[in-house]
Amino acid sequence: MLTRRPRGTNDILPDEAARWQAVEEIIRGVCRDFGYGEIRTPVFEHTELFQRTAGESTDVVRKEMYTFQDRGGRSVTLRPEGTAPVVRAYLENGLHAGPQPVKLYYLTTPMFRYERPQAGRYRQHHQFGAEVLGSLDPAVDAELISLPIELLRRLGIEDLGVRLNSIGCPNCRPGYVAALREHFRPRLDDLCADCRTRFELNPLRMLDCKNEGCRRHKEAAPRSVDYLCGECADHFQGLRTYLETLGVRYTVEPTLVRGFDYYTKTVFEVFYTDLGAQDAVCGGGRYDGLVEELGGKPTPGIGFGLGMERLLYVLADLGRLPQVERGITVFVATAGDDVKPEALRLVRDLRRAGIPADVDYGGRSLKSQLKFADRYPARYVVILGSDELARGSAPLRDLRTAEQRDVPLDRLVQELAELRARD
RNA sequence: GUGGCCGUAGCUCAGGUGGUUAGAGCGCCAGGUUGUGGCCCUGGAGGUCGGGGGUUCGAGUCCCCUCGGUCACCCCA
Repeated sequence: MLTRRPRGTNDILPDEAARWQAVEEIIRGVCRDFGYGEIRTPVFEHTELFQRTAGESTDVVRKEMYTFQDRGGRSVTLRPEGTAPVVRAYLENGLHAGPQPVKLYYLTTPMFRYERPQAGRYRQHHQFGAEVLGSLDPAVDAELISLPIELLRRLGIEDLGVRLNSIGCPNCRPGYVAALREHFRPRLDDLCADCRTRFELNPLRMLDCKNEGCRRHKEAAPRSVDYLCGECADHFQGLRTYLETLGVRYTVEPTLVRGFDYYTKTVFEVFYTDLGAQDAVCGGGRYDGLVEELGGKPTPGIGFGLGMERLLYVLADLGRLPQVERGITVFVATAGDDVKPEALRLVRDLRRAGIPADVDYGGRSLKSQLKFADRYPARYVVILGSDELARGSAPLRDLRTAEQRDVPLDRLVQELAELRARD
């Protein structure tokens, strides 16, 4: 137990962390090019924030939140999603008073959901997300959807699918929900127990039931896009036109509904079939009522979350993991303890010059040190012994070519800097 | 929260019908002449057989519980 990490969590070891960093750098580059600024919000928030925004009836709020009392008796919750905290910060910090729209992204803070782990699902996971607040322009929707597409393109992936739907707004959704109920009411006896519950609580959910018996009945079910009000229909049409303008390929998926109650109009997913049951790499949508729900002026918004673990999985599956070099450039091997001070100073000087360098700390034989340097892997080895100190020069060995020559001690740093620049 | 499969060294795995000191490969450490890696050879370290209980003269092997991994459902990144 002492040496076991909590269920659904992961250790990211150096080799893998390097790949994360490489992907994160590409993400930051895309965000910069799209004009999104980074925002970092707390790992935990007041519990009410998530209860109010995600919706009391959602699974996330009902059974998946890491909620606890702090020592002051307040109920706080480890963030299960990224949108609500960003909207909270937008209001709390007066970003609504500046130029609109405000374009933000987040990357570092993990998310927490108490669920049974499975492929691509963890209790602590990481999301890259972006949000745009303050514009209802469907071109914003198109830009936001094209952002992860551009990211994937830069990562060397062109062919992930995009599912798109519009689930309407408070004006038109009630009519659609009524139509759904009308459609399913006569068939209730045929449906699974879950769907009978959904019928009461949230009929939209009945659409993505995977139960074979229920699937039959949703074929003929009414589609939300056929019940949109004028504003929503125009918005959806505008979005589709802009997506085509930007060359984003997508399919309209009438059964696509998302898990948070705050979504309005646009919902979308970027998916990768080989991921298994959780095939959504990225999911998001518009939330035009959320800011008002938190006490702000009516302000439209849209955003997405992209699962980092899932993205890394896709990259690995496609053989597109970024190549990262690990290891030092120079290893200083020592023959005898009396040269250790000089070795330490040499390593210090190399590091100061920006040349990754290391030295033996195990008191090992020269042979072992060479072997160690080889595995590290180091490109060059400098061999220091009392002879070398006496004559003022030392062998510099290229482990790749096995070439070795003597270099004056006071020229080593410069020599290695030049070799490195040449690589 | 529900269900299927799984749980032996750091890693990948062997260990018929329960029976002496639990094995292999890889990895790790060391040695193979005097100060030189990658190949090869030799040796060494390393295992509460996930944990607990039970059956038995005796369990890694059988039974129960539990924890964990994995996949699926619910839902989601």
